[in-house]
Amino acid sequence: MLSDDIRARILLLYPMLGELPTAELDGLLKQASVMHIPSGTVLFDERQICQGFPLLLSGNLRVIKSSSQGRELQLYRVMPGESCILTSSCLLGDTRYQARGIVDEAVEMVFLPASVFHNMLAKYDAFRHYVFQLFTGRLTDMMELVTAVAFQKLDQRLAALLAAKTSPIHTTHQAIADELGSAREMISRLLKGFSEQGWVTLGREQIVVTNLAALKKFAAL
Amino acid sequence: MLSDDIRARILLLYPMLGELPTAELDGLLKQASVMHIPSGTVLFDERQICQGFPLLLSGNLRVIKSSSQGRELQLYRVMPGESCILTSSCLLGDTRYQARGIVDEAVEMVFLPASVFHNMLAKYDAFRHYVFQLFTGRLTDMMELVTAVAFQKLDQRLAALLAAKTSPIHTTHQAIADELGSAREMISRLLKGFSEQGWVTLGREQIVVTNLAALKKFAAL
DNA sequence: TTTGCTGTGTGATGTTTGTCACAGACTTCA
DNA sequence: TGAAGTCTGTGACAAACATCACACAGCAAA
Repeated sequence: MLSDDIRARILLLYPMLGELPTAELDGLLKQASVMHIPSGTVLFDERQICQGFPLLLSGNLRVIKSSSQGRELQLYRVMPGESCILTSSCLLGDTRYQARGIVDEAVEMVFLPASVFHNMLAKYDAFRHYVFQLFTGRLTDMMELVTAVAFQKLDQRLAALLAAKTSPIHTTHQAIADELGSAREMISRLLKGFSEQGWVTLGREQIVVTNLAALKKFAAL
Repeated sequence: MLSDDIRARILLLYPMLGELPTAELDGLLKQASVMHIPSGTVLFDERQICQGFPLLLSGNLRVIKSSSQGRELQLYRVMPGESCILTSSCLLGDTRYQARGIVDEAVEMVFLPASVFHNMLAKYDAFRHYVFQLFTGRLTDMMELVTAVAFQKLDQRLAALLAAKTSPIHTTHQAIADELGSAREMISRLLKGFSEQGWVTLGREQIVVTNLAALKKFAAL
């Protein structure tokens, strides 16, 4: 059973659940429990079978593909209020995961069992709409990612990544390389170039964007 | 109004429509009309607004992204019995197209207006299920495409492409390059290599696969 | 047959990216 | 303070791919 506090937070992040009849929502939340998952945990992996539908309350997770040579590429990131579309995909298509989900910042989440998920999908327009929105959003993301990987140079992609994050970025060059599917040395070199242009200031595990406009302009070339 | 012949073909390709009440299906098909679209037509383009939901009866179309430098990359291909998921995405998310759809082999299709699409989605499990299946399938495709572009070498991707098509492949090197997001010369060179390995025999606008197993093995490395 | 178009073969060259090797800087913890 | 671990900088080199330039072959229309 979930506390009223948790219930309120769920409704805040997932407003479409508020459109369910109260009794239904109560029943639903009765079956669920909040899970706390530490950073670094592998939530799911390729070829695994999917168990249920997660509602993320805090933290976030990275969904990645990794190559046989040990490199990796981030497909997308799941934030609170979102849900892992890959999970929906597995549940709906009754297939297995095709990627790996790793907890980045420690996660609090509620897990809806697959049966509940299917039931809600059939019964509630609001929930169905939410899931469709998730799908369309991710599909768009993936299409942009494909074109970025296929057509853009690494420096542009890096600039776009830096421009998208909030400015004092605390991360390592290796983490950025993993996000972009590249190698650490490349990121170091390119960042040095950016800092020589005066676009960023570099420190250990820190990148301060000093010319956001220039970065964006460069990324959009 | 559609002929009985067309009606039969629609039901054959889209069996989930058979689960609608007959009256409903009649009403639906009354509003629709078969369109014939010649090869090469741009069915939709980036930033365009989406009008309705296509049911493909014959032919096929390529959905592509093109780069500012004039190169292009095929995201996926829509075959009869399928529908353009991008269209669904636009309809559901009320967004615009993010890619270009070009008729490859001349297309016969029936177009469901957006209102009908939404209505059916809310009312019929079978239709909803169909659309979800489309989404999950495409999402999987896109994820595979991303990883292929990011991690696989061009020769492997080419081998996979050749292995996936039925053997006397009638196409130009340029068309293959466009499908893989590469340059014509690269394809010519790699194909020459394959032919020296005895995996294919080359002719003008023709590639005959002579060692499918070897191609597949190479693609899976 | 000639002309022209399209498709293909091929070398030379440059850019981009990845890989390897190693040095130095900073942090943490004993 | 020292030692170990992590993060970053950097040069040298190789691989993959794109681009340019041009030759030539096959096909079709005039």
